[in-house]
Amino acid sequence: MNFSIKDVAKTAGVSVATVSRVLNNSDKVTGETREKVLRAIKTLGYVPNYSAKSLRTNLSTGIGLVISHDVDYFITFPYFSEFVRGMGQTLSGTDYHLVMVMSTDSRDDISSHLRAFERKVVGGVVLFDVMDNDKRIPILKKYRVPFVVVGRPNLDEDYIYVDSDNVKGGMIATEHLFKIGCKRVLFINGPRGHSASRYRLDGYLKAHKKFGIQIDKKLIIYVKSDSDMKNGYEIVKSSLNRIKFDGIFVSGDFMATGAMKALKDSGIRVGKDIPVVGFDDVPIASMVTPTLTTVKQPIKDIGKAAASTLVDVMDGKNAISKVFDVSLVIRQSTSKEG
Amino acid sequence: MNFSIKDVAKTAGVSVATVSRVLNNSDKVTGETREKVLRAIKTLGYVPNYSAKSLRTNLSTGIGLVISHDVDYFITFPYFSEFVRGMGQTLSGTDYHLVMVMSTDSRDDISSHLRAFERKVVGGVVLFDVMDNDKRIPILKKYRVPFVVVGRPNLDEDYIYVDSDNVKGGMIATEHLFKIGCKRVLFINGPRGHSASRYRLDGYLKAHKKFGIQIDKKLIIYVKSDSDMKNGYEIVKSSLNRIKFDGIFVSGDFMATGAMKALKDSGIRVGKDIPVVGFDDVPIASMVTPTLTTVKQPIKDIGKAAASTLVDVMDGKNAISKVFDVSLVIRQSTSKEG
DNA sequence: TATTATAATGTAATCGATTACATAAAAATT
DNA sequence: AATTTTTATGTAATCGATTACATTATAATA
Repeated sequence: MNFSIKDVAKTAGVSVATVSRVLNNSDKVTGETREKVLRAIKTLGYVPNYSAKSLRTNLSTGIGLVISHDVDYFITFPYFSEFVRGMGQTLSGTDYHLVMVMSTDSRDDISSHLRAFERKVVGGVVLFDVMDNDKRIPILKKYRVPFVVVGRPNLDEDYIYVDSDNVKGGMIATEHLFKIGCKRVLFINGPRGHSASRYRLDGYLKAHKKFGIQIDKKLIIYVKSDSDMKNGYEIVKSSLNRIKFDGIFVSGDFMATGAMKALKDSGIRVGKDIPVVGFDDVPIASMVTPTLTTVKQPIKDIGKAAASTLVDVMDGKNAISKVFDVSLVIRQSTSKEG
Repeated sequence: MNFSIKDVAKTAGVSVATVSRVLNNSDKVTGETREKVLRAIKTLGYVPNYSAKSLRTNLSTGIGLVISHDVDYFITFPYFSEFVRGMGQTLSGTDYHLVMVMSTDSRDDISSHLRAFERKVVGGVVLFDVMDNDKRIPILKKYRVPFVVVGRPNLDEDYIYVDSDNVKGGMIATEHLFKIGCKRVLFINGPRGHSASRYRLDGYLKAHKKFGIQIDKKLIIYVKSDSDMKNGYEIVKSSLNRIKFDGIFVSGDFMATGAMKALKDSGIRVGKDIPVVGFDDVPIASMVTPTLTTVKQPIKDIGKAAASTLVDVMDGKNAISKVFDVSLVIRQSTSKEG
């Protein structure tokens, strides 16, 4: 049986308004009255009806993650799942819940975000697959949809974001390769237009300047579609007889795994002949042979921050953007003994 | 601006009831009237308020996936994300949405499922991390929560499920190892009490009977906690100097990856010395070296079926349980040339 | 044509919460 | 003690949809 606030009111011998006040921790309720109400709630096993609350307040406790049909395999990327896990840890025990909206739109289309918000299925959204100068950001602002961006794609705009220090990441990865003797580092970057790709490239270039090493643009390759293993494999395979390089920096561990396999399949020893550095530090990085040197991002923490920051925005608290530090985890793929 | 059904009614020059009838595809609306209403909806950009609908109908279009805090890393398992992806593909374009409820309860606790249902955050749930004789099933039935079970944990009970043919899976994996000359197959099974573990063991035993090979119970090992790479690694490491075996069947590709690494680290050649067969066929299976022979489950299809079956249950249609076929994908880890 | 049956549309109650406003009770001030 | 101020509680309107029931328009029949 499902009880309503009326049942609670009757059982406790008070009005529905008082019950509502207790539920929402209003300070204008006497200790004694509050006790009565809480007892009634417990006795009946009362659970507030979220739809009714949402209808009345015009608010929703759904935390939206919109996933476009054409890139739904994002869900299966370790980076993304770890991010979701972080969000979940923050939301656990709160009244908020994670809503995955599967849209039929393309990834740069805002309409599914807006529809979910207007339908009150979600009260705010996390924008995670952002591109440079993402058009969705100004639209979300215009329609007053609370949102948090994962990354910093739009430079001349004001919005709340969580991000990791991708410039530093690109820099320490490249520096490490230089330090162990590389002179020509192949950089397999994420898709062109992805803000993280741009920042990591900045770091890659900075490292060259710092070490006084000439930049060869032919060494910089953007993955066309997405950063999966197959793409990493194929880019290395096709680069091998096209250009000379003595180290590889790959913008993603998954892709790096593919890159390593391509080297191995070509009879090149990873680490000994050509060192490889990845990005992310997902679990697979420590399970491949040789284990992968990579830039560690605090992915779970970024997910946690995305959730808690969005909740702050939705609650009208003043939310602040955050940039998370990254660090290099050195393993066998950049070691001569590997 | 957010318009309501009243605004649509006014614009179209009809009553709210008529608008509602158009929205719900009632057949008692004249073509002409329907046109007027649809035009008004389009003009205003009207989007129905889900909370109001849910309040009135006492229904929810949330498809619930409850994830317990203590096993939230499930989210990051490729098997699970691919399952979610399948669900998403089915839900895409429908009015249903996937809700991940992060609970603070332990996995065998039903209360977060019930709470989410009573709060109307979800209209039904998918039960995916089931154990033998799962107590949650009768409770969900008792409280009339629409649900679908992934697996078949309770044998003497009636409920809707989707599952893959784990008996066959265990059988073809073991048979394959026998066929290539193994006599003593180490079976690293999932956790004791997991229904999938039980079915796969059945298959493993059946294969022994079929080939007339004696069963040595010491070869059957249940992973204690969860099927991650580290556990696979450690079980093989500790088994090596404890018991003699000439092949390994691992109930999960992730764990199999760990098992392979343990062999390699002990100077044993995977395939050549000891062949390894996994389960699931997740992407990593074809990227490890050597590539992994494994039992392929149609995980995405199972996710799709879980979603569409649950929607059927929620819609009151007669839903039917499904068992999906599995097949063996032969790769290098069971080849002498690997 | 008048009457009845049928189909289309409208009116108003309802779902369960919140909250502005009204009222009652208690505390503070004169 | 009378009056004012403050605090606690109650009453009733409201959010946006659905739907039982009432009403009107149309078609079918006598």
